[in-house]
Amino acid sequence: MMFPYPTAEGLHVVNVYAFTGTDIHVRYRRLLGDTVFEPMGFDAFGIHTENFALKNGEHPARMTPRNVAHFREQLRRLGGLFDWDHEVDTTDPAYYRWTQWIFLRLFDAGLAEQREGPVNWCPSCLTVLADEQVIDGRCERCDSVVEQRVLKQWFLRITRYAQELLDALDHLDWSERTVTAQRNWIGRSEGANIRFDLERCARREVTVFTTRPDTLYGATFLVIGADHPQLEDFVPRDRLGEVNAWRNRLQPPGEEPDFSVGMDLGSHAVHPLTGERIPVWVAPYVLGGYGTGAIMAVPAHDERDWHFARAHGLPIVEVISGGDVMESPYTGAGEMLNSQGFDGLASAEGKLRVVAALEEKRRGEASVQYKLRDWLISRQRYWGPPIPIIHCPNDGPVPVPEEDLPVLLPEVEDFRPTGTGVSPLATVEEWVNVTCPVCGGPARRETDVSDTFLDSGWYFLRYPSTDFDDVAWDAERTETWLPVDMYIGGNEHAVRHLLYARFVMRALHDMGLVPAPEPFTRFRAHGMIVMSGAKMSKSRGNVINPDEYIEGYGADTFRIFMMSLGPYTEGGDFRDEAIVGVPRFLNRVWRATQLATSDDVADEARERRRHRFIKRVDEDIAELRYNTAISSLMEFARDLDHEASAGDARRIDADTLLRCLAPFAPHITEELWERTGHEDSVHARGGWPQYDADLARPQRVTIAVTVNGKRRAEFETDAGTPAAELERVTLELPRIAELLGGRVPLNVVSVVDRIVNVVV
RNA sequence: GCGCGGAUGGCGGAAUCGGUAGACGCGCGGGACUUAGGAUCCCGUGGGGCGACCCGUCCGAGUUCGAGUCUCGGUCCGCGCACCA
Repeated sequence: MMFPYPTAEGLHVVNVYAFTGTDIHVRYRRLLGDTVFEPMGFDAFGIHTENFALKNGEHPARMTPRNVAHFREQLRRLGGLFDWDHEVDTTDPAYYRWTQWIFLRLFDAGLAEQREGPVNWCPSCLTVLADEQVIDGRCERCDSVVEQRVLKQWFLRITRYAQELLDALDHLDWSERTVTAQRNWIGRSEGANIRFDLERCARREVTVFTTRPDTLYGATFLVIGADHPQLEDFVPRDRLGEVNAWRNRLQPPGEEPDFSVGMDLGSHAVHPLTGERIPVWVAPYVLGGYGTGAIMAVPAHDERDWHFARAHGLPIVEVISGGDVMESPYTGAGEMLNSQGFDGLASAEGKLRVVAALEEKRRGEASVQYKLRDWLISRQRYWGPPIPIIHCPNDGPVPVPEEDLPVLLPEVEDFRPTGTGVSPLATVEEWVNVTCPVCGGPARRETDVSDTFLDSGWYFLRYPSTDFDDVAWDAERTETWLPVDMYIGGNEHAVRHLLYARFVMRALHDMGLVPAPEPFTRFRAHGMIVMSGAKMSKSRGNVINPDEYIEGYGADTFRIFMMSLGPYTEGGDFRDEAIVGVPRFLNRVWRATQLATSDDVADEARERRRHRFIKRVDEDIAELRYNTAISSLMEFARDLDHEASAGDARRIDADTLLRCLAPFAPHITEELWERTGHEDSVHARGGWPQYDADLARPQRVTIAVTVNGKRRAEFETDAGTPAAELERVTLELPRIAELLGGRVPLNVVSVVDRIVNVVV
């Protein structure tokens, strides 16, 4: 399972839910005879802990071990089968030494680079945020409005893997919605790069990216992104001052796009096919960081361009039929028009022909773009692993030599963010000032720490090898345990954590350091737990403290209750009134199994019932349908209980019940296993009861009889009775004869073991 | 706006392939045991009708002998991405 982030508040219900579902699966696999490795660890670095520490004036280095200990204790009480000898803690130097080592491997491979760029800056957390930590222009953690700043940052070049990461999704056994989320995030789009000559500015030409080359003849102006790093190159010299002043006055991007904001640069572009001169504009609705940072605007066939053109009185030229472009943009496909020799072509065909024409004139070519951006890992904060780089005035950024790892996080008392865009580490002079490993001259350490997603990007590789201190992972152990055969976690990590982990694994694989390109062959996203339909949150005051339930009802009851809320992969509604049914059920199990003393193992009806029961529970657990497995367990326990009070409950049924219940309720089943005279453990590897598929199949079935689709009668018969026989029996039923009243049915449809429908 | 899910009794949810809708649990009603029961156990429980029966899976069409399930159109809810050209 995904390892938790140990907060001071303790284990969250979502953690309990994720963990319980995983543990049941692990216990089941172990009972089946598999050798299962279920490790646990703590993702303990990060801004959440640091912010909490800042608020309470306590040092994160002192707070974290306490949080971890608390989490560990809570997890123990839940009855997890964790291998605590392989625990991982990302804040342990013995761990982050290897996080730094991985960074250096990426650096050596050219996958880590430092570059300047506009970044998201949270004025409250006083740090840079990754794009995905910005929600609606606000900081994901503190809700402050995010500002833009230009800083030198470390990036991991995940974009180089965009296509590979996308392609490999086809072969992963993952929850479909997670795969979809990753596909959308990578955001591949196919189109063309088209070059326009420029006049009256420093640049001689500009390339735009479009997915609609078929609309090229409708391009009536160009737009450069307001945040384009080389915007000045597009501006006529005499207008530079004016444009810069305009740009500096720009409001940060709001929630709703504002198409009234934009400026005519005064330069011109030449249409590559018509030679027509069209104006060049600048506007914030175009993103400087996507594609080429510039677009050809086709107002007739693009929503945004249409609104922009309307707002600024720019011409709208229809080139695809199918709409009324003076009224609203038409963005669908259609037939080309006003497009010289291309008139009459369908969009799909037109795209290819226009690109071919551009290629011939060397004014463009087919192109693919991705939404995925490089992974910004620099954090100007304290609570993270220092990025292991030394900046030398002569040799530039130099990796810290491997034998000097880990670069320990210095124990400073004042870990508050400086707010100047520099990490608090920069104030620790004796730590920062070092000699260059290459030339021996004076140099300074990199003072940024890395993103927590780098910590969690490889922890699964560390688990099997926690007892090795000379390598990050042992080749043999890694070969044995990786890739992870079943990974369970929340879908909130569908893109960030899971995509970064895939990238890290793939990069390491290309370096020949790990045996497989993908970290998780199977992934299942568990559902969300809501409270009376509402998402749980502190502000709503509906956050559940699992401790209270475990204390009041016990771990077994709480586990079963959580798993019975709904399908595991869908989540459920946490209404705790229903929890009282679980102790009733466990009581029944307690009573019935101890009274089951009959040694009868031959009773055919009950053997069939037993095999049918095992089959259902078995298949349900395998598919993570814990809720329906639990209802089967309850049904079986009820039958057994009734037999127990009649004095003829069978020992074999009690044993079967306890084994099948063991993954859900590990404590009570172990106790009962002992009380019912067993020497070994109920959880013993390979103890899962086998079912016989023939016996699991019912031998008698009830056939429903419908007349014109309305149910009128039923009868019991042997399973597998042929359709013709079912029809014969049906027509002899008094009730059916009565309804027919002498008429001959038009048709009779008989389905073996199911139904007979008489049509009159 | 785009993408992905979902909508079934008073409630959470079952129904694997198009074949008896409502498994299991909560709640509720009745009963047993009991000095007592807010404990435990048993029985009942979609709605309507005295009844044979009728009506029922968000709404509207369709395919089919038969639709909760498939197709088309719509409503509402949740989640994710959101100016990605």
